[in-house]
Amino acid sequence: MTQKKITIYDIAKEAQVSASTVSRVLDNHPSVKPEKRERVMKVVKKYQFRPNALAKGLSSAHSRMIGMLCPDVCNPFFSSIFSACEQAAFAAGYTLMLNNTFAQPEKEIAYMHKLMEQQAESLILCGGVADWRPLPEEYANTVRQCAQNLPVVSAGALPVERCYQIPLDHYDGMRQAVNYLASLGHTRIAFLHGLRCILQTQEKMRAFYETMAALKLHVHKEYVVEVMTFDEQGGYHGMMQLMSLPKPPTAVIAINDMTAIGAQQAILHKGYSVPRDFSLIGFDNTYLTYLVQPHLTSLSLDYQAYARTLIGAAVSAISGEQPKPLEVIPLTLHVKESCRRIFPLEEK
Amino acid sequence: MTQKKITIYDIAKEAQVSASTVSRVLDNHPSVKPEKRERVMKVVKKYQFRPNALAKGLSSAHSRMIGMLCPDVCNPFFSSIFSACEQAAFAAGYTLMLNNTFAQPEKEIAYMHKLMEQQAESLILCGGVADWRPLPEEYANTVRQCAQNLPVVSAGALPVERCYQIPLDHYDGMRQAVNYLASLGHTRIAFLHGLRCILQTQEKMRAFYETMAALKLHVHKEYVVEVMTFDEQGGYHGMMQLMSLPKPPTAVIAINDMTAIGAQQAILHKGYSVPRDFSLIGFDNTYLTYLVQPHLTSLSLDYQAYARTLIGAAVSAISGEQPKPLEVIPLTLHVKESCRRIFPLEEK
DNA sequence: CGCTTTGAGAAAAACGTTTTTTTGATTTTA
DNA sequence: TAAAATCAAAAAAACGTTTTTCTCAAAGCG
Repeated sequence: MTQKKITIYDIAKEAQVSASTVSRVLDNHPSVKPEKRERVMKVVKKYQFRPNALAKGLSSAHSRMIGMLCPDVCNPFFSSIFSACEQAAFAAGYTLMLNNTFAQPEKEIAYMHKLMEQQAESLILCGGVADWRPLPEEYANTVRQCAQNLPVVSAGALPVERCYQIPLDHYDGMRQAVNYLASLGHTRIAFLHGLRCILQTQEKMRAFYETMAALKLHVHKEYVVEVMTFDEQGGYHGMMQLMSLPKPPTAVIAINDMTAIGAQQAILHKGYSVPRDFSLIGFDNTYLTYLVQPHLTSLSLDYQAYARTLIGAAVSAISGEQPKPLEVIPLTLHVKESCRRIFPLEEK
Repeated sequence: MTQKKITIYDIAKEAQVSASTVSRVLDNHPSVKPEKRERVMKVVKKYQFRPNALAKGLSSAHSRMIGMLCPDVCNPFFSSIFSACEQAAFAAGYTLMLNNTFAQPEKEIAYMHKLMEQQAESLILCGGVADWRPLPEEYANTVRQCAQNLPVVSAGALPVERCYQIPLDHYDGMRQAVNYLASLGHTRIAFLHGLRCILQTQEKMRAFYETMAALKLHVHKEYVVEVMTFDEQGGYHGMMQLMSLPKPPTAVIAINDMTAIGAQQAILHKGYSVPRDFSLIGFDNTYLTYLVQPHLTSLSLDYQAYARTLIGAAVSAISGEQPKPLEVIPLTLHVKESCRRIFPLEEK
């Protein structure tokens, strides 16, 4: 199967130069005469020589690899982020190593250790345990240990000290959602939120209450429902709960698209429809919003831009640059078909 | 930021043994006395020492890394495969490196080169260019070059000689789909297929014609529609075309779930409904089938089992074992709510 | 014209492991 | 009881690069 590996020395020998000259040529180092450069390149081409990245990494102390932890790449939110980051990393000359943790602390810890062994030069944490507050002790320790050895970039959450945080503007996203629904005439607005212990939930919740207050709208206690799972199951049950109230809301904001779609299924099962009976808003604007009828209005970040920021932060931190002041990534409202205008007389 | 790296020699020194003994201890090599083993482990624990995987790989000529190429991990079919493979690989002591190629030959080639530089020990090709026939010349050459250096496992397609192929039983899947619809009384069955040049399309097409023939059912030429893109756009337009026929089909089989969902949207837009007016079947049984109403009947493989087979093939090939005879992965019909029984009097 | 600078490139050291070889002590065997 | 065999572990070589150091020749300078 495997033919004899050809090394930089073999190239050097055939080109009648030293190994270091070959190394320099491959690195586009300036101080090598065109004539020799040519001679080397010819041999490199002839054998299709490609330097061993392991040796390169070991010798130069640069693996050119960035690790990424996410709960589940089957979730379109994370796959979009990973996909965008992979491209950004490739463009920057880095490789991105993705690991699915299923939000299990033991897995996250195991993968962090593995990535450190593999000499990852930076670590990007997406969701998962990173979103929790308070953090499991052993997890926090491991992140701390990572942060001591390499720059840790946290996408959204800030698990421990010494991590670069690239926060999403959940607060403003929620503000936009509430204002949009209010502008359509809704006053009875509900929020299907995730687990309270999650950072994102807390920010959105705060924004929900404060924006409602600013609009002089009353928040019914029963309209704020905690959803146990972030998927359509959770949304389904949460919505069922809302619809069983004596006076249900007219609009529902869900913590993410999956939950919103679950809510929509509940609405359909009860014989109601969107947006006729309930207006619906999701978060993340995944392509799922285009798969349901009517298309789901949703808020999201610009995935490409976010990826560039994440990878940019990682790469500049690797090069030892000072961390830039935190820039918060804005969310944009993507208005589609799941919300309708409601008139005062319809109320009650 | 980075504290002084601690090596196997530092451990050896503090434990008063040689570096090779430390190496043996970490490898659970038998021939080292319990007393010394203990002493070494104590120091390893104390410093939380973790051996450098780059050095390990270079020295042992085993990177313990498997590369994987897929067109787009945002596609739930591929994310499911990757996720399952990552777990299987981790369990087998390997790391899985995923690269998105967007089915662009140049990207696939670039990534193959990169993976070879990184000393990947095996390469798994999922979809993308691998599904095409005929293959772009330069692509085929690169795969050939890979196959010369490491075992290449192809998930479905067989791009070139010397690749292990783990084929999916597309033929039987289509057979099941057609038989199921026929058993519900359908005779006017359509097939929204992908590009003709793709292997999968060809197999499904053959199965479609042959099964229809076996059932003595006529295939209307206009019922077999080529869809340009594998997404809901494609399905939408294909279905529109089918509905504009003077005598439209009563059941539609789509090449995958996305396409089927696009078809469903077209059906809804025309004021029809599923399964009342059209029965619908997709392929891959992604979680998308549970997000639409009614839940989409679909055919799929067992992702976990498929992943075990793929990784198993890669790992055993790495260890130099003889390739096992090709086992074809079966597809299972997941009956949900998108097909209904049709009665002879309804016909026409 | 002899001296220091400069620059190209060879040689050697380093990176942190595994693997092979060697060593020396202990046990077995004749 | 001396020679052979076994064993644990130290020492050394190897993995394939980059990086540092060294060498030598040509160029610059007073």
